[in-house]
Amino acid sequence: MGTADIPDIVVSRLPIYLRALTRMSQEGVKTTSSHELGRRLGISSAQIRKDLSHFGEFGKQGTGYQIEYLTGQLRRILKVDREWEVALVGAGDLGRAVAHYNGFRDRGFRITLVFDSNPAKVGTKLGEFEIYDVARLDDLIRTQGIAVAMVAVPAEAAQAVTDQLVAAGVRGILNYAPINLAVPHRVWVQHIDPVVHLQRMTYYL
Amino acid sequence: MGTADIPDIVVSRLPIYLRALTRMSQEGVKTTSSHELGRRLGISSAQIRKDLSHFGEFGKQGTGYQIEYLTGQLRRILKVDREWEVALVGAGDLGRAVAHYNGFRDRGFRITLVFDSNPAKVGTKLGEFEIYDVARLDDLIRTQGIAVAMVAVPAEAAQAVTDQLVAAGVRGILNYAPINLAVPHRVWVQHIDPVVHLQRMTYYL
DNA sequence: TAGATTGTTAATCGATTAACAATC
DNA sequence: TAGATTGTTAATCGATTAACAATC
Repeated sequence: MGTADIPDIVVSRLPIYLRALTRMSQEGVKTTSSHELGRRLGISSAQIRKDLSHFGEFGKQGTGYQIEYLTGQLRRILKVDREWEVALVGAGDLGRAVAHYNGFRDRGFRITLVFDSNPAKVGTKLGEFEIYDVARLDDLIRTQGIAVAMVAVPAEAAQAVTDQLVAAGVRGILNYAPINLAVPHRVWVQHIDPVVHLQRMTYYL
Repeated sequence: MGTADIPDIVVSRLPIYLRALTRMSQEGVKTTSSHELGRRLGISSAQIRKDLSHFGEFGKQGTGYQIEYLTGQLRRILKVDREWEVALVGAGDLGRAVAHYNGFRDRGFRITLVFDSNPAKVGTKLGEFEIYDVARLDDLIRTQGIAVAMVAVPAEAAQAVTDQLVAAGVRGILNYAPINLAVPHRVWVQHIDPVVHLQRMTYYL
């Protein structure tokens, strides 16, 4: 029980559990156990039970977990039982791919604003989205009360964009630029850098 | 000292160090210390020194680390002091963005093969790359001795593609599909799933 | 009922940090 | 030299795992 003081490493595993459970649900499975889930994920069953126990009791002895119920609880805990509006800064190749990706919507996130600094792109459409000038970033994000943003600009521009986002009130930033962003304590940053993952693998090859 | 038995969590931080040091080098800085690097990364200086000490002695008391020397050593340790040829499976929006991304080349990776299953795409060009039919995956990857691949296909196809890659001898897979891949022990998989990172942030918002 | 599986406790294991002698 | 910083040891801290009573 309790919502405060949960180790971040526990929180970081919940979306993985949610993803696997959603998949199992799509496969038509109704019930699972910590053993089965652990086997799928390469995680011990004890760890899964321990992680979940921080938030409540979601299973039944003898039978395990109702997948639909558990996914509902995980969505609530992770606050993705609602839809978060997300701003995307950068409409280059990567920004385009991100904007076209359908996988955000059904997992709690919807892109509602796209920005770019290139005057040739401003005013054009990126799929269903109009591309706005970054000069309007503060105004639009503030007005629409957007809390989450994705940064898909070149490394050189990433820190400046981040500063603008933070000033506009954004509290969570997903950064695709290969650079460590400096942000105030109240803001959360997560990095997506495929090369970091590749380099981590080549060490073992 | 020693190359075996290094905790994976230590290995996973080396690419982060390398990225930060490369950045500092670009900024014209020649020398740094565990304190300065730690401040940039939000990591304690003790941890950086401890991590590096698994692999050797790279600094000097009183003055710290020569950035050029340390980056060279990290590249060697991570085996990115060479260029790895990488196969890309999936030439959709995401695959296109990945193929166009310039950030792989100077960090140790070069895409040399692109595959797709869509007959309308096979034979066309994706930037400088010809798109091959996945039916030729085994032959081409085996012939060219490629060890690393990126999977950028829909979730439904990801496991089948992975099985083919593994059969063809690939030993490291960077997976962009939102699904947990099953692979033999000798194969390394890393996941890129932006939604997992977003969900990890919304927990705190 | 018998078998299975949970949630939780205590033990183990491993990672991080503080401190400092060595030394540039 | 005096100040700074390393590499390393020992202490602390935290995470994982094994085990089991409870119970479906």
